[in-house]
Amino acid sequence: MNFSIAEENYIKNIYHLQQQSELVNTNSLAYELQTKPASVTDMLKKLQVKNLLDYEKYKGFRLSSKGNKVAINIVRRHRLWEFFLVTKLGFEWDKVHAIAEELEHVSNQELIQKLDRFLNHPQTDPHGDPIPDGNGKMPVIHQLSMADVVEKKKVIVSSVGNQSPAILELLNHYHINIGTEIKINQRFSFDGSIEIKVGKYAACIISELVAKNIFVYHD
Amino acid sequence: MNFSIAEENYIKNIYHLQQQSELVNTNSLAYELQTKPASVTDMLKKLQVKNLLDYEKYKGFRLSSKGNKVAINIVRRHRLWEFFLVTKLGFEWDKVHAIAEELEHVSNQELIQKLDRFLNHPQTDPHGDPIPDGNGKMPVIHQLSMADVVEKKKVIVSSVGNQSPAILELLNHYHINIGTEIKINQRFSFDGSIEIKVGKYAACIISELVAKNIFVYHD
DNA sequence: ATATTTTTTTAGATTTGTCTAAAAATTAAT
DNA sequence: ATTAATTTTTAGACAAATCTAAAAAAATAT
Repeated sequence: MNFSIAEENYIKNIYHLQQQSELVNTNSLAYELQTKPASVTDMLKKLQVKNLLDYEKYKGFRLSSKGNKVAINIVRRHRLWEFFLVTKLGFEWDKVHAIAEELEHVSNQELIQKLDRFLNHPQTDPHGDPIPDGNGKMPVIHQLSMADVVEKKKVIVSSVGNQSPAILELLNHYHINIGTEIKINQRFSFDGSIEIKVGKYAACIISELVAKNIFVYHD
Repeated sequence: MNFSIAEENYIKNIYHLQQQSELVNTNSLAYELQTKPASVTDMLKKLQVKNLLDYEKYKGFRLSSKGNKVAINIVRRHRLWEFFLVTKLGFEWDKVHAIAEELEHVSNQELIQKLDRFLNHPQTDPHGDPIPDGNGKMPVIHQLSMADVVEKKKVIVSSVGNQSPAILELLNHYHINIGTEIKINQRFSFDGSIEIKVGKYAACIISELVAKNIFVYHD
């Protein structure tokens, strides 16, 4: 079955909101889609008719299992394109989202299957998020962004989400490389910056932007 | 300036029809777009307001110079994606049109510029059609499909638009390779088949589909 | 040159996705 | 437990792109 771009955007955003809370409400979806609550209600009714949504008036809503499958497929396309844009076309990590947002709506099965093969079945997109496989199965990713690591954890750097000379210069300065062990001391909520300890060097602070670009493993 | 998918499809198809005749008429565009003449008239008015079209009621229409630039950009995107689909993703020559038709509407300048670089600035798409560069300049292509060669011409095979084992088997059978000289004897309009003479071998007939897949140079 | 046919355009309706303003239901507050 | 505030939905309108049916213009044929 085929869905309009508008429908796909609703489905995808409901999916993402569900990662944070079981039930989704009209206002937050409207905010996410940069539209008005009334428009959301209209679309919810259409999605419900197509059996993509479990929805009761005034009670909130969630994707049906069919809706979930559709959503995961969209997420798959989005993340594969992001991976392509960064690794093949040389885009910066942080510039690919908007473009992938358009490419994801080209919904030819064979295209995505062949793209996946061409990219060697990547497990995560350039932001470290897992890419579901053709059956909708999410790979279990041990890698996560340093911005998401809890305090006091020791981690090992696995990859960097941005290949720009600017960030590599910075990482050199901090003595951070692939394989480097880092301890997360403390996170400052004001600006999301983090105090870390790299090997034997004195503790130092990295900005949230840097933290987001460093991917790490931990046990 | 940005255009809707519908607008882009109209512009592109007007462009293609103009390659055959200076002025385009409502019915043929409607046929091309698989829509109704009344819908075409409606859209023509909109395109005229946006200065994309020279249009006089009942007199036919053509793209303005602005419209032409937009069209060439769409053609560029379409052909670059076709090239990508065949050479990188391994699609068959004849399966890529529909997919490129969708991808062409993702109109991010940087995306197309980087895709072009990634593909090494190809001069022609998998059908042998020239790919305009970033400034809208069409490369002069001496290569053309054998289906388009006039009768009695001698040509030299330059490439094959389809890498499938099936066509390669056929070409072997006909003793056709890259560099082979072929004389086009006669074209049969009933089915588009062509009688050709390959080197010293007896004249034989190839189907239109095969002819379309053989690209040749001639003086 | 007039009638016939074909092509093109207008008029008015429809579908999709959106909006504003107002009503209804739910939640929070006193 | 009412009242107040918030959230959600309805009602009605609008823009884009399409359609059908009918009118208008142009091309063709006698």
